[in-house]
Amino acid sequence: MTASAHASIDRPQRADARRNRERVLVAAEELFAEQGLKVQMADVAQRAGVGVGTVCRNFPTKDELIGALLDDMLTPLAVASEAALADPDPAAGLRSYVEAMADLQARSRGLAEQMSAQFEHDQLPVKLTLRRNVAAILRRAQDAGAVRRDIGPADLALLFCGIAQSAVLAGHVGAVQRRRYLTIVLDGLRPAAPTPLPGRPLGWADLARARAVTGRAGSGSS
Amino acid sequence: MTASAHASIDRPQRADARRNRERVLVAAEELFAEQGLKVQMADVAQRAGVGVGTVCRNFPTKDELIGALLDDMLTPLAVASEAALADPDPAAGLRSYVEAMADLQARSRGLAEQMSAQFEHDQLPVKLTLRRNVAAILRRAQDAGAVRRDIGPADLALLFCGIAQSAVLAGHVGAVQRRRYLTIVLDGLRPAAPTPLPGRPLGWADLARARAVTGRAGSGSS
DNA sequence: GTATAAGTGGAACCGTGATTCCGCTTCGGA
DNA sequence: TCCGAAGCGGAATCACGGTTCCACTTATAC
Repeated sequence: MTASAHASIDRPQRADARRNRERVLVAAEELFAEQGLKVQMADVAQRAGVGVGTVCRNFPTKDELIGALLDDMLTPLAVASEAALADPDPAAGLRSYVEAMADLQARSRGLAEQMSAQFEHDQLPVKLTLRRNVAAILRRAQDAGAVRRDIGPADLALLFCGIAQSAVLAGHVGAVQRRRYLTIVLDGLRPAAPTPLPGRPLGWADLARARAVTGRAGSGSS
Repeated sequence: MTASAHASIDRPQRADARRNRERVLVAAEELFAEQGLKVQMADVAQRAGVGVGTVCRNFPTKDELIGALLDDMLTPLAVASEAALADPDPAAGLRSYVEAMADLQARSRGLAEQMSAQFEHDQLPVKLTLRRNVAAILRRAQDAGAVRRDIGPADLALLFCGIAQSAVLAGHVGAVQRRRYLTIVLDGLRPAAPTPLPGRPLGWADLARARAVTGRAGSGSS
């Protein structure tokens, strides 16, 4: 999806090359799922049965490789978000989206880590779609009175990042814990909540601004 | 607490050396607070006005340096936890502890990052104290009917790690966001909550076991 | 079957940052 | 005041991973 996938159009890429690229992606996705963001280019190459050179030719940068994986893995989530949006019951829609996300993360440690760090591959088209859909899902749930009003889409995202992190830390039992914590947070988001929130609802723009000030912090990656 | 603090007893450490050690600690604490875990040994040395050698002689490893800082910074939190435990109102005690933690994190980016990654300096005595006290604070709140029963102390810890991570990601506005999310989660923890939680309450032992299986994941550090 | 350009493997290279080492400086006791 | 040991600075070293390069192999067009 990173554009290079269709290089075949201008330069009819050799058949074996295409096969190798595919192998690399598969290997990377597996390793990424089982070992997380820390996989090394060399490991990917080995698992794919090719040389490092081949990996790097296809994905000149580890970051690009991860971007490609991400794009692949998030596509089903985007689909789930459309479905959630179409759900006649807004509250159920929200819940179903959130659960789809949790399941996806449970299936790949790398994805969970990446989502707990968020914002690294911010420009990916899938992410834009997701952002837009999540905002709509949230607004709909709020209009239906299922979610407190003083919450913005970026709040939701940050909370989910937090949960992802919790689950990663839980290691082994991450999958169950993720669901536990998701439930707790969703409960805390109901409009019946007793305590008014400090601060204001956080939108994407606010978040972008806030992060621009601070010199990126957080988590690993380059 | 890394033992070297009292080296003076067996080897009456020279006065200037003691002074330097102190300077290093101060410099490190400042940088750590403003820039987070990523500070470099060389920067610490520079800010302290000493050579890298001096830093490394006192703290043979970056990890040890961080451990020492952590120990320093968590001590007030341990005090707060005692106070919380002594609060006649268990619910207020819980809330006050949690707020003390949030304030501390707000004051130091490094501390927040470290607490969002948790479990790296698990053997520090302060941490043991904290763990014990938090468990007691939680139990007391549960007995008073202020917190749902299907929550264990490790659940609480993981949730707080998650919130710490969210706040770190929020950069600039982290401090407010932390309080927002803390409120949401605490709301979600009230016993009135509508949804039963999947899984079981997580105790420290469970968590330790779960993490032992997985080959440590997560976040930066060596 | 051959020529040739595309593709390959993996050793060498590079940047980053922690840690070590050692010749020189300074403290502090006599 | 002087001496030896403690401490110092900071250049050199090391470890680790990503990225580059190039002599060699192989698919494909003719």
